[in-house]
Amino acid sequence: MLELLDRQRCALSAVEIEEALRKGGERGVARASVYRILEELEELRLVTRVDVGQGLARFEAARAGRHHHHMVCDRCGEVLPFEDPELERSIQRLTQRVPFSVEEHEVVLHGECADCSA
Amino acid sequence: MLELLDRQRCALSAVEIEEALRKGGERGVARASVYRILEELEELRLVTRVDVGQGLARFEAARAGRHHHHMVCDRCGEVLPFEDPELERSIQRLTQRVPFSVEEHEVVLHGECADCSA
DNA sequence: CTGAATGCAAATCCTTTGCAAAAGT
DNA sequence: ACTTTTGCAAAGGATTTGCATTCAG
Repeated sequence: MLELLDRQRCALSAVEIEEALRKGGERGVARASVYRILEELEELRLVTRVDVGQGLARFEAARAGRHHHHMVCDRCGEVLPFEDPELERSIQRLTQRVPFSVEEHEVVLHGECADCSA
Repeated sequence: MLELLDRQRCALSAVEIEEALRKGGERGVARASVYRILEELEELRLVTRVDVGQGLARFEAARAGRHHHHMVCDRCGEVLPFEDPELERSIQRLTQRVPFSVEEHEVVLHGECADCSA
């Protein structure tokens, strides 16, 4: 499963993971197991859960350095990753100014992808 | 309902809205109606839906100028708003650089609130 | 009287859980 | 044989939908 997630360009939902495993591997995996394994991997900090507001959770491998955020097309549902150092710096400064111990942050852009707005 | 949301310091969930209406007003409102009305208000751009990753949607009045984001305490579930002009500028610049027509953006900080991390 | 708004209950969708069967050691 | 992992089905929680009823004009 880690291999699968590592190969992805962007976060997958539980269902997408299940389907990918069913196709790829010789042996399928039940939905419940997918969730159970994801839960463990999350605790081990090997997988990150991202919620871009589609009413379902998505998961991606927690790659050490690289850190990205997501753009969601509210028309077709596509989710695309992007990076932005300046944004990261702003957030970094922000987290020190705030009265919380911030452990994670997530930025989601909503709008229309190139295809849909064409 | 708009009045109710306008009075809030931060986004409410559908259930919270239902409860507030049941208490405050003389006449309660069914859950289904809450969702139906919220949907309309959202289309009219009077209400904004925010998803901070708790598995439920939250809603807030779309106040013209003021625009804020959210900090979620993953321990107690509290959601608090914050503003940051620098962050907004970064996002503004970012949205022009990206191959999408961005209509909304949302920043969520996850961590522990002052009470919980104490 | 007619069309829109509302409540209620049933249906959906995602996720979690209980438990017995299957695998691993 | 004993522990752990898995699948399946049922349970849960949020949201949506169908439909009969109530409201308003």
